[in-house]
Amino acid sequence: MRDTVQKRQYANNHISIDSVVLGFDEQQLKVLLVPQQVNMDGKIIIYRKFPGNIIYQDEDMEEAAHRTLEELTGIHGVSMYQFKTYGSRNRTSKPKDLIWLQQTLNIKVERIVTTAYLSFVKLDANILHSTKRYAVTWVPVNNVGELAFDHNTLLNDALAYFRKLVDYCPLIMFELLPRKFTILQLRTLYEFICQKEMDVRNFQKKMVQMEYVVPMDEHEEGVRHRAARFYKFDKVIYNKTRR
Amino acid sequence: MRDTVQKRQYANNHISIDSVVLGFDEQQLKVLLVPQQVNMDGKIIIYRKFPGNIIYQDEDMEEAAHRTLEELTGIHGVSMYQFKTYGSRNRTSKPKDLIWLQQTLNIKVERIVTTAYLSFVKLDANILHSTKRYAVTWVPVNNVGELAFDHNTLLNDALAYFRKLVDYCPLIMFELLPRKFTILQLRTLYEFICQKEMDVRNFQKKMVQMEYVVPMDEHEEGVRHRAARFYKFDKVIYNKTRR
DNA sequence: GCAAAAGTGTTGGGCATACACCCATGA
DNA sequence: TCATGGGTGTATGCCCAACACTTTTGC
Repeated sequence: MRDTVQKRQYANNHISIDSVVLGFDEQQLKVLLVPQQVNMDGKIIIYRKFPGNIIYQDEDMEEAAHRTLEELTGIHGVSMYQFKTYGSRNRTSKPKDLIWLQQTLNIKVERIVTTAYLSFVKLDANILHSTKRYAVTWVPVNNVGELAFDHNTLLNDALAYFRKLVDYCPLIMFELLPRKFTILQLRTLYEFICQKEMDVRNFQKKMVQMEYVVPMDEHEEGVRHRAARFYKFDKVIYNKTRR
Repeated sequence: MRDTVQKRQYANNHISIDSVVLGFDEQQLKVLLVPQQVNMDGKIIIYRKFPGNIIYQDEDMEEAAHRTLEELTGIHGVSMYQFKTYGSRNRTSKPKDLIWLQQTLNIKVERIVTTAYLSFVKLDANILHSTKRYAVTWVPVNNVGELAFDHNTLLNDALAYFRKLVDYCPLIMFELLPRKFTILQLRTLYEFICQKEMDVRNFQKKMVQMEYVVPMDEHEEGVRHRAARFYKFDKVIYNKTRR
């Protein structure tokens, strides 16, 4: 796909895609950011933003979401959940954002409508390796600082959407967890989502009841306390039980 | 607002707004449609579509949603819930839709990205009167026939979104019900939303427990059975109890 | 008086909550 | 042996679901 990029035409300078990619490093929830580098009066300033770009004339929006994400981060093959479209007149009014649009995309626009997508990755050695060639950073969602455009708003909306999504579709949690996970990891993630602490015993009980969370024979190794059992998520059972 | 319409400039020919407006006529849920009239080889063909139009260069999207709805239906002052943006290449590919865009909006476009909003009105004499000057029709949501563009998809998504929305925000139901309503009306609406029948006694009980559904002294009149009590929705109590 | 819908209570089961102690392991 | 976190059972209250008959009214 990357080979054809140069030949294609932007739909226009007004419609873009941004992707909020979440990952869970077994302690906390992190979000993927790419640099927004601006040359302001000869001084290089770096902000951060979500990966995204203008869509092409001949591609569907979700296609554009996948393409821009891969171009900017190397990540591909993830599910994308469209959560909101932003079209405020003022969202592209900060001087540094305007300069960036001109210097980087080589376009002059008064406004850009952007459709935001949310996706989830397993934040493991695999993903860290495949994104190594790109200037991406993973930042704890509670500590992103000031982002470009209205991306701080995007993040808040993305997290709110994420919390509701999990209600309807707990499957999402297993997109974030490693293939083998402990109940502690699952609980840490769940507590972040619900924003409250869970009772250890009750949580354990609830997980055992869910047939699609299946215990493995493996346990943790090298921990200086009793080793926790690993569990895995069974998609087949999940689809059966939830119709 | 309508006076300035002619002087303003479309942002471009690629971004539009469509509004799915739901109303409840005390029996069933209906949706508001406007005609899409096309002159095809001298023959006038009429389809139906949701009210909507291209946005202006200098207006926010939600502003555009309110404006287009008022221009096409006279409805104003309603809440608007953005639920999805549609950008498939093929969504404006049907010949009749292309002709309509050319004949009515006088534009030639390959594709239009549209952001869809959902809103709710009390389907009473008031709204029927204020929309009388416009060519609007109210059609049962289960029986809309073939709509223009991808508007059948929009409707399905709108209804799915509506159902989830009510979960988080039961207030929506009272935007649809008349100011004075009976428990039967509320239950009919609720059953449509949940797509299953509710037990009469359990439902009654649940409603009585909700402090923001307050019984009135009035009863139905002229019914040939025991008259039902009217209830009203108290927003103040609602906001208190739901923080 | 009859047809049609309103209104009204009780019971049982399942689910969420609250709560404290022993176990396995590495240092 | 100690520090650390893993793993387990029981009792209680609440909410939800199931279920049938009497009341009011117009015709």
